[in-house]
Amino acid sequence: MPERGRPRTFDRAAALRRAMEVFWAKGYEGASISDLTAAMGINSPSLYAAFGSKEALFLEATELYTRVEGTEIWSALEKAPTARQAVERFLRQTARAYSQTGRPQGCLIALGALHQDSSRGAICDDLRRRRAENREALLRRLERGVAEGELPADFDCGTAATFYATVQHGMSIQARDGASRSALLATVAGAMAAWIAMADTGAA
Amino acid sequence: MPERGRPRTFDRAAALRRAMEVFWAKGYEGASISDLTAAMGINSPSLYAAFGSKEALFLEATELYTRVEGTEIWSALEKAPTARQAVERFLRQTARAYSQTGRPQGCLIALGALHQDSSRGAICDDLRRRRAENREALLRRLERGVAEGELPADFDCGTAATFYATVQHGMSIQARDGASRSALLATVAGAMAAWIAMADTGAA
DNA sequence: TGGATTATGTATCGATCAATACAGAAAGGA
DNA sequence: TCCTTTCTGTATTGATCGATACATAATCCA
Repeated sequence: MPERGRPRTFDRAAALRRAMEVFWAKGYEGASISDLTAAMGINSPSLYAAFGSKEALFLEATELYTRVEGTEIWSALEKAPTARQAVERFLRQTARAYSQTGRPQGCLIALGALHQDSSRGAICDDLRRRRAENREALLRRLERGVAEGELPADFDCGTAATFYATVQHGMSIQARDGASRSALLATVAGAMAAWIAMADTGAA
Repeated sequence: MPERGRPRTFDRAAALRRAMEVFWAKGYEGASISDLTAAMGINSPSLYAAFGSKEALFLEATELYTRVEGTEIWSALEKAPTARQAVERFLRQTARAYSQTGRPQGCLIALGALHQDSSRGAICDDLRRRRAENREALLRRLERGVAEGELPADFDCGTAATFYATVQHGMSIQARDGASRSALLATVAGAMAAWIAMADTGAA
């Protein structure tokens, strides 16, 4: 089925990537249609024809972010041989990703829309769901560590998953404040210091 | 010097408190003048006459927040007899404050304006400065712990201060996601598990 | 070559944004 | 009582918000 009508003159995927960067830097509310169209190199009717609405564009942008940026961070979780290494590599990848030069600092999922009442509810709900999924991924990896005997049976996977997910969220704000990579790695060191104590006693 | 002219018919301090709550719930960008005047029970000319501008109102609101809500959290730092208890109480107070019913969840200083480019720069700078001051307060308390012999001389106070400040920031996002008090306390437990390891080895 | 379909650029929509002009009201000082 | 000063409420400012109407251009199918 070849496309009918006048063909699009811009690269939809490239435009979406630009939009993602704008949302990433400015948040959902802070990114105006003018900001977006300027970065995407198109006029607003083209934006609406291709993406539907600002809200739909944001949802596509977060999906792209999760697929591209998220994978770099979260793939470490599955690949590492032990739960401990998985968590440490996940946090170190976070430190690296959040302090890349030439990109917005911190995480689009964590910082994109934190104020429910003002943004459209669907945006906040989508980000909240993605954050919850991240905690779930941590939880599953920790439970695997228990199942494989790496961690004691009474290890509190839920507490640890909540803790490490929260540390990662804090690192987004830390990165937004201009923290260097070494400062982010200091946070990682602190968070990993908790590992031994939690693993020894079954969550402190 | 008695006041001249028609006296103000509303309580400036009470109106500021209402404005603080609106900014706290919606952030700087998300709080419109209409939102603010509705909550404050005044019309916009009264707002501008009393506070100057939205930006100036926000700065006064953050000052009030720091003085009232902040003191509840940070006073624990000075009062506790040991650095360890100081940090733990500080985090537990944070968990309590961030999950109070009937108030916005999380911290105004942490969540009020995270996107530099869109908000006015002065707002972000003010919040960033306050966040930096919080880390400084933690750092001073930890250094006191070293000076008093509670902590080893090679304890990395800077790393620990960064770590605990970052955990607190993460707890703001966690609270915004609807985390219960016990979930926040789980994060505190995780963070305090790091204490022993850091104190033993000189920061992991 | 025409008709159908889709994209593009200009120009603009009503709503809302932060911020004020203005006239009348309420106080003190003369 | 009159003048000055300050606050209040109504109404409105220009700018910008997200989203479209409309005419034209470019492609496919017949």
